Amino acid sequence: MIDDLKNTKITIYDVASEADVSLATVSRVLNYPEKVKPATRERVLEAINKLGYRPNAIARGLASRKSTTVALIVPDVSRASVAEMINGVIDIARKYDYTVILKVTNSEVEVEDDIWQEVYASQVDGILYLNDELQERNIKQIRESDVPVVLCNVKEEDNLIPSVSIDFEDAFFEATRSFIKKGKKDILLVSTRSAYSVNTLKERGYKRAMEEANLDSKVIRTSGRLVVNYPFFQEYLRDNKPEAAIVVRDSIAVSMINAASDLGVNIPEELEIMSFQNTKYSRMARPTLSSIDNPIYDIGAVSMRLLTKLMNEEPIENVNVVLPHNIIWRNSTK
Amino acid sequence: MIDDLKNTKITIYDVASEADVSLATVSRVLNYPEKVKPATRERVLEAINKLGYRPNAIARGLASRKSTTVALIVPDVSRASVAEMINGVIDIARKYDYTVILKVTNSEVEVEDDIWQEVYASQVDGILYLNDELQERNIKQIRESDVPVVLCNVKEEDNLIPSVSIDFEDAFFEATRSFIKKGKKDILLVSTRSAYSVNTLKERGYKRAMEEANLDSKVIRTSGRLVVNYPFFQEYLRDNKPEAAIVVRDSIAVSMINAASDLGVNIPEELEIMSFQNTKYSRMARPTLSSIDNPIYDIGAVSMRLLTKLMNEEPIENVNVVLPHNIIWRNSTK
DNA sequence: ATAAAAAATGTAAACATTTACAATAGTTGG
DNA sequence: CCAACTATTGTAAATGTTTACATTTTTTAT
Repeated sequence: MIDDLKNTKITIYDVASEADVSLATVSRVLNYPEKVKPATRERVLEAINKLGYRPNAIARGLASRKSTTVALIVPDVSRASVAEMINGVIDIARKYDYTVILKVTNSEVEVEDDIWQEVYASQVDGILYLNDELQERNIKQIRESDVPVVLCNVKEEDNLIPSVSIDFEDAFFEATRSFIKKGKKDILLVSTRSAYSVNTLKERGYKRAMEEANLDSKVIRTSGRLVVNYPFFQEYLRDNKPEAAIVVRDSIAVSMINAASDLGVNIPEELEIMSFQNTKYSRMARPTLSSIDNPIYDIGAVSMRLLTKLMNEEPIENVNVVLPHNIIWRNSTK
Repeated sequence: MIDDLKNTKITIYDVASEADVSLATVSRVLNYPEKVKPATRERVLEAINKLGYRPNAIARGLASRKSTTVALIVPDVSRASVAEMINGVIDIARKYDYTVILKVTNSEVEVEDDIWQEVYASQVDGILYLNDELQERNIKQIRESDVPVVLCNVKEEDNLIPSVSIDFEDAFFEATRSFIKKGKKDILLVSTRSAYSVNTLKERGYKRAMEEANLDSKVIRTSGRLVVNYPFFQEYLRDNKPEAAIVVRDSIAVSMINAASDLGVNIPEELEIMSFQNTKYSRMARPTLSSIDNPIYDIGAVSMRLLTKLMNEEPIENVNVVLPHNIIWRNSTK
């Protein structure tokens, strides 16, 4: 049924007079069908169908003071993990009839401030916020507003804001330990230069495992950008021969694999690499990448579901959801 | 400035009385500042600032019958080319103060019909539609509605609907010819199973070049899914030894490279591969992928710009924009 | 100084719904 | 058959803007 879309200036009044009821009754049929007599309801439904009426979402929003719209704020859509999460969010939003507004910060602070302003002005009912780099000011702001917010794939230490993620620290602790158990001693953590709060957690897990085994931690930092990190790895691996590396993001791990291979370093014989995120990249790389699976689609889906509960003020057991992770072994490890 | 976001129930009336003017004047300051006396304007602006007033976008939309919102309909966010295009769309939308609603069809026809309905009901001012598979019914529907639509990265043959894309046929014609010039004879086109209208154009370009050189066309078809196309290539390449292949999408080309390498087929010595799209994948693959560069970010950006013109009913020279493409030579070709 | 024109501001009617409250119709129990 | 409910429907106010039109103020030209 894709007819009657054209010039659809049909209002609730038209339906009302067609069905010979008042506009309130039409509204009720739409919002509280159980409150109207079945016979009348039928008549109204027929009229709606006949005229191809679709309630104007904007007027509806104004009158009900609800927009059934949520904003999804992300740093960059083209990051594979972000894209996959968006899919999860949108699928669930659709199920609960929410419209999703997409906002991209490009990781620029001023843009981000503007975006928060815009989002509040646009009367969204809730906000999903995905950003590795959670700052004090953001947290403060979120807590002060009365629009519910869910943090996706991030955790803020004090658990003051609802969030959905895995236990990053634990994941990296485990991954590190699995290398230690195999007898590796020279284990590298490859992280990012900017102080993403999530990467701090990952580092903490890594360090805890290393200390527990009385080994020296060694953290190197590079950029997420291919043109920067590939030459960085080329240089690093010329001078250093780590036995194993754990990398905070798939795309960075792919660069490391490629730099190593291009230098003739054998993976996994000479260097084992464990990545984090388990996006498509990890299966496309050669050798295929062992990776800590971060269930990013689920994180998006669960976040959106949690947000619907918050928006409806349903009681919630725990607003800080921790999803399970697990390690996928592929060919970049022995 | 991220103060005063909390409980922001401040309306235009509050600003009006604070500045001691009527609400109409406040509205004018916001929409036609040149129409109000500088002194008054200053006073109103101060009041706005002092109270942290942000016009309610929904009320504004209802009164003005414009939502300054556009819908972006895509098949799947996690496809690298789609994600990159979204970035382009959003950047320009932001510049022109449009809000972007994101809708994902998952390539399911019923979902898509629903989405069109929802989009019209939500009173968007314009629609960006990205879908390889453009169908008759879609075209009809779009033409019948009075909401402007721009097709991104697709072309519909009759040029009845505004669109932004490269010249697919020409791109594939050129790519094929470049192989022919190098003396290749056994040149394969790797396309998809489903009849995407865009792939039809690509095939047409390929065939034209082959016919022109009196060579036999050979088109094979597989799926876009890694789990399907990888084994497909494994089997195909065991039995067939093409000299060169042109592939309609990067991710599929990566699978082909991987299957070939895993079988010990040397690239580019025994098999040269040319891909299409030039996403991140093509630089991450080993060997790096030669690829026809499809300026997908620009396509998103230009599409959004074109849509703003259509929404403002500005005169437009040509509503079917063709962007330049070019071939990036990397290591999967000699 | 004054009439006419232009600029600035105000008043009130849209915009298309939801929803509190009022009114009416229908049902039940005595 | 009537009182007292309950179920159904209608009336009208409210939502927060924009904007056509009316009114007032200022400027310009005589």
